[in-house]
Amino acid sequence: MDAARTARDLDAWFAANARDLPWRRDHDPYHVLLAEFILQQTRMETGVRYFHELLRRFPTLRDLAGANERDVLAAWSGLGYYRRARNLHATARRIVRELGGRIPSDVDALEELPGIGPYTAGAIASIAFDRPATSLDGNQIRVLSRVLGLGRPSNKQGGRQVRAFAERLVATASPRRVNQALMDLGSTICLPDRPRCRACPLAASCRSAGRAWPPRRKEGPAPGERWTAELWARGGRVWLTPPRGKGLLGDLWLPPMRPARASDPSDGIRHVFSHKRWHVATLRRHGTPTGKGRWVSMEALRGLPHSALTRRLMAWALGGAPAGHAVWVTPRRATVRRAGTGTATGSRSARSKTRLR
DNA sequence: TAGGCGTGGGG
DNA sequence: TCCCCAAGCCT
Repeated sequence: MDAARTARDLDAWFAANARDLPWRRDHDPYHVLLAEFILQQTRMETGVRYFHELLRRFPTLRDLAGANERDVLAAWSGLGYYRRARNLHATARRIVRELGGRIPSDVDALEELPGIGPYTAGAIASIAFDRPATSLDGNQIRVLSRVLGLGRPSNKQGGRQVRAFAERLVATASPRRVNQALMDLGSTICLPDRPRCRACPLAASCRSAGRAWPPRRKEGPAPGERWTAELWARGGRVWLTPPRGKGLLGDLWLPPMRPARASDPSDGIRHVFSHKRWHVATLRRHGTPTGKGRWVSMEALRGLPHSALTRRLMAWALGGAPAGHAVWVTPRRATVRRAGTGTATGSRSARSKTRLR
């Protein structure tokens, strides 16, 4: 495959089709770093909203480093994968304390920082500093695997070939433009299931042009768990308990939760994570709650680290189900699939992860 | 290395 | 409704 030609085609396409994204206007290293943390496993539309909000609250790297972790988590609330927020904060502190406040332009130095892996290091080095580093995310891996005619990127041979070709590309043309062009191409043209090959600038040389990959093997649903949320509401406020410190949503404020008992009500909400699904029965409580906690209004919630689940449960407690979210109602004796049962046909990790090695 | 770790949108 | 995600990282 001709890397020079591919890079040239990508460059020309990008010049006319690049998406207008905030951190692309100045390539400020802090803006790029912030965006890359946010965009790990996150949709662009959602990411852009949080990018503006986090930048508003923490205008500079030093502001972020000087903030309380709790305030960073509060600003991150609703975005998910909350460890990213702690890693972002820890990385900002390390850069300010140990590196004089200067974000490294070197991939190896970047990868030393918490929350920065091979992809993010390469993305920062190339986009912020135009250094010749690869940034192989799911999009790039898919695009290059197709260009090279390798099929679904699962085998090690394909991984090495993709990496080698990506390295030739960033050595040939502006790494900043090549990497972002590949990302944009992957998210707008070279789509996972229905590639729009007629609109693709690489179609003439692509070894998979016009051909779709075989359908993915399906998997069963994520294992379900039943929980019960105990909801005290008083004067527009709901009783929340502080972060437990570990496990799923462990960094966040939630209403008191416990494993469901058979006698609990069957109405509630369904909250789906990437690896499990919770059925949360909503139990309205009266009287005075015991244990650690606070009465929190929707307004005050913004200052506390919390999950989308917290918002949904509070909305339920304060006035019924929020619009747009289905309330599930099951028969008294309904059963929920437990982990390890059901119709799973493959490993969960094999479904959506495209990794190289 | 496989599994843990969120969320809201789209087919 | 249900399934699939979407610019990964860490252990």
